[in-house]
This record gives sequence, C-alpha cells and structure tokens, in this order.
Amino acid sequence: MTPLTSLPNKTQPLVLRIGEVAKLTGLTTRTLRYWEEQGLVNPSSYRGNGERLYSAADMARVARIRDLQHLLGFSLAEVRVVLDTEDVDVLDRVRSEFHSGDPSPTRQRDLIDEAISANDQLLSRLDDTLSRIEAFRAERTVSADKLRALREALDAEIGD
Amino acid sequence: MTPLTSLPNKTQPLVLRIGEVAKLTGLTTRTLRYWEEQGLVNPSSYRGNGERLYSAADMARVARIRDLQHLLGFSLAEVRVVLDTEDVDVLDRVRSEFHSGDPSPTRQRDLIDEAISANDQLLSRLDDTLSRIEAFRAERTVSADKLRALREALDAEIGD
DNA sequence: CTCAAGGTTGACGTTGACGTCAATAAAGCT
DNA sequence: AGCTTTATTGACGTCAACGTCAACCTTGAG
Repeated sequence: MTPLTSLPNKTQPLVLRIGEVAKLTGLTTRTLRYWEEQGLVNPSSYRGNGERLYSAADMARVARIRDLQHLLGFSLAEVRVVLDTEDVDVLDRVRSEFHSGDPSPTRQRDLIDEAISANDQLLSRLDDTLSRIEAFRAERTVSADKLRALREALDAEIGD
Repeated sequence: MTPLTSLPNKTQPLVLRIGEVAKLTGLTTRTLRYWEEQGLVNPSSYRGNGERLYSAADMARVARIRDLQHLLGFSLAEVRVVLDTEDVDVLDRVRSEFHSGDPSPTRQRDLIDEAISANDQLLSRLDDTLSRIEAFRAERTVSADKLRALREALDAEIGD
C-alpha cells in the first residue's frame, strides 16, 4: 500500500513513482518523460538507477501543465513560459541567486520585472478569454431556449 | 474594389473568393480547403470551374470554427460536433426534412432532442471551463501582488 | 533463486493540422 | 491578345505531442 520501500516510520513526505503519477493524473508515463525532456517537470529526485521520484509539488506542477494545455489551449512551449514566470519558481530563483555568489540586486530586479510583465500579459489574456467564452455561453443559452421552444411546438403539433 | 464581376447594381449579397476570406480572417487558403475537406465549412456556392464562393454566413461559420479551436482548444473533430448541434444548422435540417418527403415528426423530435442534449453538455463544459479559468486567474492576481511586493522590498533595499 | 512487475534509455511510428510545391485552368487588367 | 493574378486539385513534407517497441536493469514476492 505504501509507496517505495516502506521504512519503519519516518513520516514519509509523499514520493511517487512514475507509474503511480500516471494513474493518478490520467496521463501516460511516456507523456511524463516527454514533458521532462522538454524541461517542463523535473522530478525532485532520482534514485541510483535513474528511477524518477515525484513529490507533491511535482504533482501540482503536472496538474498545472495539464490545465494550461487543455484548459487554455497552450502549446507546451507556451506552458513553459508561463511556468517560468510562476511566482514560486521566480522566488526560488531569486533566492538561489542570492545565496550563491552574485548578490547583484539589479539582476534580481530584472528577473522580477520580467515575471511581473509576463504575469500581467497572462492576466489580460485570461480576461479576454473569459469574456469571449462568456459571450459564447450566452449565445448557447439562447440556442437552448430556441431549441426547447421548437421542441414544445412540435410536441403540441403531435398532440393534435 | 468590388468582388467578382461587378454586375451593374443588383444589391450584391456579399460573396467572397477564397483569397479574400483568407485575408479577412487571417487564415490561409490551404486551411480553408482543409476545413472543407473535413466537412466543417461548405462554401454556399461554387462556380462552374469549381471556384469557392463564401457568403456572410460562411464567414460567420469560419470565425466560429476559429474560436472553438483556439478559444476552447477543441480539435476539429470536436468542433464539427459542436457545429452540428448549432441551432441554425439544426433548424435548417429540420426544415429541409419537412420540405422534402418524410415529414415524420418523431424523426424531427429526435433530431432536436439530440441537439438539446449536446447543447446542454457543451454549456456545462463551458461553465466548468469558466470556473477553472477564473480560479487560475485568482491565483495569478495573488501572484501579481506577491511579485509587486517583492519588487518594492527590493527597491527599498537598494534605496538604502 | 526465480521471475513477473515496473522502471530505464533509445529509436522509430503515428496522428492532426496544416505548409509547400507542381501542373493546370480561368479571371481580369492593359 | 497577352500577361499577371488567383483559383483548382493532387501529392508530398513538416512539426508537435505523443504511441509503441526493443533491449536492458532492479526490486519485491513466492
């Protein structure tokens, strides 16, 4: 039941093998490896043999990719751009740059500014998409009304 | 300036050649032919030589396909299903079936019921999509706030 | 110890949605 | 009438996003 070698009781921080991730997400293992190949998800750890180990954060990232791809119709290339400007990632990068060597603040500022602009772009695109879908939805509700009216008219005619 | 052989003044009902449609929609002629091949748009008329002539209704249909494809990420196969249950089309089919031969009302009822159910399915899918995009949007606004806060903190630090 | 289950890396195949090119025909301007 | 533009129908090429298959390795249950 427990994943991996079930150690006595070390409060396992949830680590999944690729097959388990596949079943949970509905994706295939091939897809997960392909996404990794494209630099979209790097499993947070490997084992000596090269076996991929996915954490909860990795799962979240996978779900996010799936959403961006299917929900918004983004290509994987576009998805990567979006993910690169995700705050979690940006904060990570700023932090790592702060810790290791170059503590140049202007570089950090540029990084953040880039993320802000990309984020704003995405937001406006989301708003546009939302309003267009809403318009489409409105049309379809009218459609529904028309069809139901027609259906009733037909029923009445048959009822004669 | 006028499309086709400009007849004296017959109050032209707007008919476009494929190249004009391409320029107006931003698509390519290849795409338009491909969509036709896939049964998505049948130009409302041809000329003796086989030249495609697109009406205003055809243009609307083309725009609709583009929307469904890019706005909602539908495949062309899915787009066709949606279009087949569009009220305009359904009404057309019911009408044509009424006019030519078989005026069986149960057949018409089935057609309409099918359209209604497909329409309702689409509507719920739209609602689902909408709420998920809205959730995503909310996340991203939080993201934006975080980033801007970080940026200000950094500016203050530099300002020292 | 065996061996089935699930993992690994190539490498090649497939599918949808077109791009591109060739050969040909009609349209329209001068 | 001649020349350019735009159209037609094949046919083959392309690219992203995987599917599929081969050859191999590790691990856990019996």
